Amino acid sequence: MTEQITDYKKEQIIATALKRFAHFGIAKTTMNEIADDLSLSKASLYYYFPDKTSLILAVGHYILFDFVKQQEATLNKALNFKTGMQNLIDIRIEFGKKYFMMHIGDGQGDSYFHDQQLHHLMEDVRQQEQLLLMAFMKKMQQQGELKALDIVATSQIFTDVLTGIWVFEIHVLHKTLIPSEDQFNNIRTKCLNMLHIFYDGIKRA
Amino acid sequence: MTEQITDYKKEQIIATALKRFAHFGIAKTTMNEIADDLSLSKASLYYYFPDKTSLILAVGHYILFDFVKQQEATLNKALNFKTGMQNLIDIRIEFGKKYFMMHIGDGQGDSYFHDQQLHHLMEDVRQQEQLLLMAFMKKMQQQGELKALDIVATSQIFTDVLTGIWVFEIHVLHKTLIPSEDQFNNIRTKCLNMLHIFYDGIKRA
DNA sequence: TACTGACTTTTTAAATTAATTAGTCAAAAG
DNA sequence: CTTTTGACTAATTAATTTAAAAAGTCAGTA
Repeated sequence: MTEQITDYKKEQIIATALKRFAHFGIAKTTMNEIADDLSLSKASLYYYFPDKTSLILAVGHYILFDFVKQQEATLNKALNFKTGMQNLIDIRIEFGKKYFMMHIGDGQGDSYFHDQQLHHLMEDVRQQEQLLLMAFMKKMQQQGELKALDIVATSQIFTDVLTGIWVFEIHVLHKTLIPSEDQFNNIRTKCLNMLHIFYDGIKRA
Repeated sequence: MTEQITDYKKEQIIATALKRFAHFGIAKTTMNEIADDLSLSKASLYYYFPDKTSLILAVGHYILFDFVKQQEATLNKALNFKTGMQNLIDIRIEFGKKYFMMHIGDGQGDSYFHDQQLHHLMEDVRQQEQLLLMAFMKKMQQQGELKALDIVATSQIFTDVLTGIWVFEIHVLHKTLIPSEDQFNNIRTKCLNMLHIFYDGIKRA
C-alpha cells in the first residue's frame, strides 16, 4: 500500500531528474539540484535511489520504454510498410532531438554512460526495436507487400543504418555542442532517401 | 632541377611520418621523432615542412589520394555493379584498418584533426568518392544493369550509409582503443547485407 | 516508513609548476 | 644558392598540488 506512495515519489524524482538531464546533460546535473527542485533533502533522495547511477538508469528506462512504446503504437496502426517506416524515422529523430544532451547510446556520452548497466540497457532497447521491426516486417510480408527475405538480417541492417546515418551526421560531419535544426533535417532526408531505395529492394516485385 | 631532390626528400619524410602516424597516432608522434628516424635535425625537417599541420596534411593527402586511386581502379575494372561495390567495401575496410590510429575523418580524432584544413581535405575526399561512384552508377545504368534513378542522391546515400555503419560499429557499439578483427568483420558483413538490399532496390527489374 | 542535518569520502576543478614539444634563426657546410 | 644544424624561445601538454564541489553515509527525528 505504501509502496504506491513510494512509487509515486520515485516517479516524481524521475520526472524532475529527466528535466535537468535533458536540458543540461547528466554530468552537469547534481543530486543536490534534483533534491532542491523537489524541495527535498539530498539524504531523502538517496532514500529512494541508492546512488546516482541507479537514478540515471531509472530515467533511462523511463524514456526508452516510452520510446519503444511509441514505435510499437506507430507500427501497429501503420497501413503499409513505407508509411510505417516513415513514422518510425520521425519518432527516432524526435527522440534524438529531445534527449540529445543525455547522449544516450551515441558513444559520446558523459562518463556516466560508459557504465556497464547503461550500455546494457541500450543493447536491450536496440533489441526491442529490432523485434518490433521484425514483427512489422513479417506482418507486411504476410499482407503481400514485401517479398520473401531474411527478416532478421534485414531488420538488423535497417536499424543499424538508421543509427549510422544519425551518428555520422552528428558526430562526424558537423560535430557541435548542440546540433542545428538543419542537421536533423539532413538526417531525416537521408533516412527517407535510404528508405526509398531499401523499400524498392524488399517490396514484392 | 633541385626541386626533384626536394620533392624526393619530402616524400621520404611523408613516408616516415606516415609509419609513425599509422602506428602511434598523430598526437603521439613528435617532429623530433620523425627527424630522428630520418637522421635529420628537427630544423631540417622544418625546412621542408613549415609546421606539423602541413606535414599531417601532406600525409593525409598522400594516403587519401592513394585511397581514391584504389577505388577508381577497382570500379574501372568491375564487370558489374555488385562485385564493383563489394570490392569498394573491401577497400574501405582495409583502409580503415590500416590507418585507424590516425582517426581520419571519424570525428574521434586527436586535436590535430579538428583543424579546418584537415576537415576540408576529408570533405574533398568524400566528394571524390561520390563522383567516382556516380560515374560508376551511370555506367552500370547505361549498361542496363541499373534502373533509372536519381544518381546524385543514391550515390550520396550509399557512401553515407557505408560510413555510418563503420562509425556506429567502431565508436558506438564497441568503443575500444584498438578495434578487434571481429569488429571489422561485423562491419564488412553489415555493409554486404546492406548492399544486397540496396542492389535489389536499384537494379533493373 | 519517510525524512533530515551534519558529516565523510570521492571526484572534479583550478592553480601552480615542471617537462615536453612545436617552432625559429643565425650561422655553417656543401 | 640550397640544405643543414645547434642552440635557442614560445607554446602545449603533463604532473603535482590544492581547493571546491559533488557523491554518498548515518545517527537521529516525526
